[in-house]
Amino acid sequence: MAKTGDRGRARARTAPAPALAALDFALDRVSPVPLYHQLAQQLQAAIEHGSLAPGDLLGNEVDLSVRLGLSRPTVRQAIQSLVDKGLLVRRRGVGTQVVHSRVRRPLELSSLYDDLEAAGQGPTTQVVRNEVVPASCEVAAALGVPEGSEVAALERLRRTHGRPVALLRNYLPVSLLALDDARLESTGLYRMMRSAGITLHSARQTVGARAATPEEATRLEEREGAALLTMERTAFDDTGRAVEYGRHIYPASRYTFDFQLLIRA
Amino acid sequence: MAKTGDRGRARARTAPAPALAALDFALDRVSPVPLYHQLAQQLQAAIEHGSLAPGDLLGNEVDLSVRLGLSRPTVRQAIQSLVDKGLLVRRRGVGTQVVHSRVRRPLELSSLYDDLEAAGQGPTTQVVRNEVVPASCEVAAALGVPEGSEVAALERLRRTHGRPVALLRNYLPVSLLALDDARLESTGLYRMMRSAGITLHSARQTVGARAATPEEATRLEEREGAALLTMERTAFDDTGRAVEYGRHIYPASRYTFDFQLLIRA
DNA sequence: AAGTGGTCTAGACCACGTT
DNA sequence: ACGTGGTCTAGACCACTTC
Repeated sequence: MAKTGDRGRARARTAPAPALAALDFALDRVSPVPLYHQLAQQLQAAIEHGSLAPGDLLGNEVDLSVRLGLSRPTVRQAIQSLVDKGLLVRRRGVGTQVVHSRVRRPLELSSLYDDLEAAGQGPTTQVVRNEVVPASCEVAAALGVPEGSEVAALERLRRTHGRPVALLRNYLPVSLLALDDARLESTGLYRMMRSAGITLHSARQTVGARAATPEEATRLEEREGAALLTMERTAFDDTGRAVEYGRHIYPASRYTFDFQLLIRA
Repeated sequence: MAKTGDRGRARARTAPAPALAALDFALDRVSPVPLYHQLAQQLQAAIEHGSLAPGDLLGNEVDLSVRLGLSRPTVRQAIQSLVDKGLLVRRRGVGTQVVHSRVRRPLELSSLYDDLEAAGQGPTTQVVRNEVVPASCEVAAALGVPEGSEVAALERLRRTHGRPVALLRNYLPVSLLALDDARLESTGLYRMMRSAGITLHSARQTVGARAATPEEATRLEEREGAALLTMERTAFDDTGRAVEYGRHIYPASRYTFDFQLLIRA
């Protein structure tokens, strides 16, 4: 690269480049979507699209806010959200730059969506059991309800390419939502919860493995003693109430958990 | 509860109570730790200690900021950080309240700390292999380095109560940090990275299961064909560079992954 | 010394949920 | 109608990094 004279700002020797020259950001002040979110979305799009390459500097926040006609806190809020997502890095005295290796996927939820969402065309879900039962000791403890109180017990068999990939056993507080088989098989539990106004907030999971019992082997179309992945999970909504408890098994030959951890300082 | 006259603010019927009466918050404006962080810590302490019970309202942000002698954005920043942690819930028109079920643990990192930190008195770690080798195709792809370039190959056997609980096989870019066996066995990889100035930011994991091969069974002191948990992970630092790739196995009879997911809107 | 992000202030108006 | 959090502004000073 030729090192030509530069009337404006001197270019640092090591620094990648000024970057983010004049990408056009269209901010709609009438839109109900917040300005910081609009900006964040467009920055993210620029990163994913490649207009902003890994290592590129964003330019300082003050200039940015002036150029965009926004206040600095608003710009910071947008940038911060992308930093939280792992797309940008801030360094004092240096600037904000695009992360080097693109984050693989915003997969965030591990198998939670897999398990609850269903939906997709590939996998099919068959409701094997759907009834109201008194809560066992174990279920009651997980859901934080009195032992013996009524809970919905759900058992679903999920298949991909015609073969079983999961046996999902869920327990939910009754009166949380209506569980009809047809919707469960087509829509998925997760979407049913959302449309019932339930916002998932966190989940606690334990993943283990063991050999399949004869009965499990039969149902999952595996050999007896085949390796199974087991998962136990309690999900909580945004008020901290347990809304789902599940004990699931997966044939290890056809299923792995795949997820991304975000380390927070 | 007697319903007596109330000159001040009327008390809502369902609402728990005004709450957060006059907990003393000691803010040190000289301290290098930010005010919003000091406030967040003290709020969290009050929640964990029980001074703020689940469901308690915090009182509106404006009043709070006045009482604390802080600006509202600062107070909001503190509250927001606890909302992100799942300790508080905000509701428009209602207020901010303590989440109902206490979040179990801030475990956030699943087995990452387990695997990398070692440290603790219970588990011991034995370095079985520690050498520099040319990167295989698989390792090169995971770490984003050229195939055949030098990487550190590490193999450690971890025991609790004298029995193996994990066989950890790691690959790291050479020149990232010095890996001497003694420190690895006492300090743990994770702390060594931190003290080398490496800040972990995210990790991508795949967890599966399978039967142990004869050799694996021997090393993990298990029967041949016993169920194993397998985990493959690539960890990235805050600049997005891969800093660790691991292929680990765990005897399922003595190990489970246990972690908490935070769902982000 | 200069430039960057990190923190903080003191207001403002709006959207939403409750009453 | 009212009170709540949600958003936004236009500044200020500080701490850290690099030159």
